[in-house]
Amino acid sequence: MAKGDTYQHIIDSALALVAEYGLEKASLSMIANKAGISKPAIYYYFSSKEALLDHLFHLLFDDYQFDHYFPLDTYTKDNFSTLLTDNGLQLLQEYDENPELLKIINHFIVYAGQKQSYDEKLKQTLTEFLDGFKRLLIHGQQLGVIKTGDVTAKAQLLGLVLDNISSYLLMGIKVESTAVWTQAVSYVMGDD
Amino acid sequence: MAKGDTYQHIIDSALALVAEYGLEKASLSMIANKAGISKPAIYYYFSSKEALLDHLFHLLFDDYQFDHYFPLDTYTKDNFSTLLTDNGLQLLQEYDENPELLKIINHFIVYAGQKQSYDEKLKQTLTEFLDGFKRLLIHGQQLGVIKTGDVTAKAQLLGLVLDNISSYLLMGIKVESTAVWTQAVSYVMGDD
Amino acid sequence: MAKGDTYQHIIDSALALVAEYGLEKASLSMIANKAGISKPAIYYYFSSKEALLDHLFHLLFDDYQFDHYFPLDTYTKDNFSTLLTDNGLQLLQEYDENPELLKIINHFIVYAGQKQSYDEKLKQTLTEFLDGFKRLLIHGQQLGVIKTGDVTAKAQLLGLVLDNISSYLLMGIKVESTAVWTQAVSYVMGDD
Amino acid sequence: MAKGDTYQHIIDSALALVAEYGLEKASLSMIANKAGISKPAIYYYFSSKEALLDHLFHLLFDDYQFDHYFPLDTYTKDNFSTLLTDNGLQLLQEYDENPELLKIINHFIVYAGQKQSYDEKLKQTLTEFLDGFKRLLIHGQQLGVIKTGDVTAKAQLLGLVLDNISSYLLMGIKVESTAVWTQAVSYVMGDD
DNA sequence: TATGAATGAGTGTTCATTCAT
DNA sequence: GATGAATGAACACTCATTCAT
Repeated sequence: MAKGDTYQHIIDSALALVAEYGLEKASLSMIANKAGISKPAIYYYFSSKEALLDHLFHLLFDDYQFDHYFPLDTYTKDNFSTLLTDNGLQLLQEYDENPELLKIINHFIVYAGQKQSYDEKLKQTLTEFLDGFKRLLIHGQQLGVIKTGDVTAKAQLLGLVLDNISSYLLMGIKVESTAVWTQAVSYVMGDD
Repeated sequence: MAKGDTYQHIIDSALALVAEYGLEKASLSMIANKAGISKPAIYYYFSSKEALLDHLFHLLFDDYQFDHYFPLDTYTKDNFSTLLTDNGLQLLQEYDENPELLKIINHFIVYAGQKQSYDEKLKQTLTEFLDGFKRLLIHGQQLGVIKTGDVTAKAQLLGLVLDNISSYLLMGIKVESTAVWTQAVSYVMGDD
Repeated sequence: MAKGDTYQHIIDSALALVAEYGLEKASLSMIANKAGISKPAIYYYFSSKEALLDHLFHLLFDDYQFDHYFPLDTYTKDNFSTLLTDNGLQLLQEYDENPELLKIINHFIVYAGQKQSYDEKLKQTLTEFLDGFKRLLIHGQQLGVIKTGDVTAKAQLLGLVLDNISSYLLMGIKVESTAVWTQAVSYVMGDD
Repeated sequence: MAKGDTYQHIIDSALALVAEYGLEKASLSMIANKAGISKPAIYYYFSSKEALLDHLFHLLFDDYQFDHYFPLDTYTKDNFSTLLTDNGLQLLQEYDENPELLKIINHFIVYAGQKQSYDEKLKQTLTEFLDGFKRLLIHGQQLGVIKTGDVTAKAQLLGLVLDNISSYLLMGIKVESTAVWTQAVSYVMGDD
């Protein structure tokens, strides 16, 4: 085992165990065990369990940005509809291929109800996603590819649908994700 | 404190604490404390903590039925659109007025990942909601008030949007719930 | 259920549960449950759990007397050997047919190590059994059917063997009880 | 307190307390207290109370073997009778000097009624003792020092007597152990 | 006679954390 | 860098016992 690997081992083990058991039930003993180290060793890298969880939290949420999935500058008059559909489907597929991630995020979302700093970051993240869709739709309007109408509501509808499709998939509830998302997109592209 | 109230006190305290701390962190000590009784007294009414949680679970989920919120037999050709909109808004308002409920439900949803019986009931409940919307839309088609199109996808879109609006409201994320839901309804009423 | 039955129900249930679970693990809840009554009802008949156990103890040990199994006055010159053998075998058979009894007695024997009053009574009971055999053998000597020798040792050998045969049978250890007892008897009848 | 002693302290304390209070009443709190450590410290060495008791069980029963007390290969034609007598008396003396041991064993015997693995080991141990005596007597027959007769019954008589002498001594019942054992030996050496 | 309701004390067990090494 | 050893606090749970009714 090369030097510095321990740190990554801890994080990997923690992620896996949090996904399976949740934030509180994933104990330091289990994490240390899975990482192949002793319990106090964790304290060398993280000052407390909370610090470790905080690290995981930022690991997951700092990267979760709208522009990463829907890069506004690639949208043109011609590809707008297709790109919006494809980007959304790709995001869904990403989660589909990595269900652990979604589980962990879900655990943090619930835990956010008890920890303000998580709550703020989470709200900010989700809000930015809704805002992202709004920016995108306004861009569409400027491109003349989206009719007038309540852009805010449309953007929120997109965000809410996309977000909840993954939740339902995570829970194992059969949802025709492609069809639903396609329809949602075709709706916001049309007029009302 | 009048006799016979203890049982209800336990349930009320449990609900409040589960909402605040989650299923596992809400300890029997806390519940007993809040109920103003001793810990073993809980065991007089519930054989275990799990039994108590089970009771809460059924208390919340047995009543959560589509027909309660969207009574299909009241929908006519003339009121369809308005009723669908109103019923949805009323459901949202109900949760808005009782945010604790939603928090608890969320905790159960997360816990469902670790307890199969919850998972099944939960999936069943949510699935029935999606199916309910589908039945409603088919009814609308028969009334001639809804154009042809992918009814399943439309129904799921409705379900996903409505469900996630409440989640976002719960988290304190500003969502124009009325506008979004109204648009979603107007969409499924139109053609594609 | 006729009046006064409750008392007997308690005792019967207690005996059965003590046999199965031991003195301490047989809880008042279990006993009340098995007896079909409420827990506090037991307190109407017995002032405490200890009082109930005391009652059981005396129920079992007050009756356990040597003369009951080996009635000295029935022993004659002619039947001495046969009677001694038969009486012993009958005692063994009695326990064989009622293994619960032996289990309970065993539990009390162990518990006696912690409760002096049991200890004394127990020692007295077992000692009396040994003394009984001694009296019997002296009687045999007077009848001229037993040769001289260390009567005390012979009597104790009889007592120890008979007692331990039942213990081994209780534990489920295969012992040729009839053969062993017969030999022990034939031994004490002979000379050394 | 020197390092590494804790483990032994736990075992010693556990043995002492089990001897005095029995397996179930000897609580981890008591044991920890007596050992001068905290309760969770026990869990560092034993995964559960049951694991600790299992350890004690094997500590006591794995060493209790017939050959240890009656080494068959040392028995010759000339010393047979004396050796058999002496070995038995030595075993008795060992227990006499260490009455705690016998108490603990007794507690395990009772507990065996509720734990199969103990029951099996216990039956096996006691059976092997009876078998040991049988092997020894057959050896005696081959040496020509023991007359014909029911060897099995004689062996069992020896085992039962020896075993029960210690029990009675443990209970504090006066038994002429030397005389009884000597007679038992002289009996099996003779013919019937 | 008997019970529903409740409790204090205690059980085995787990956890995050500490500290000397 | 990392660990063996240990702990205080908490947890779910059980028990004998009490008391008003």
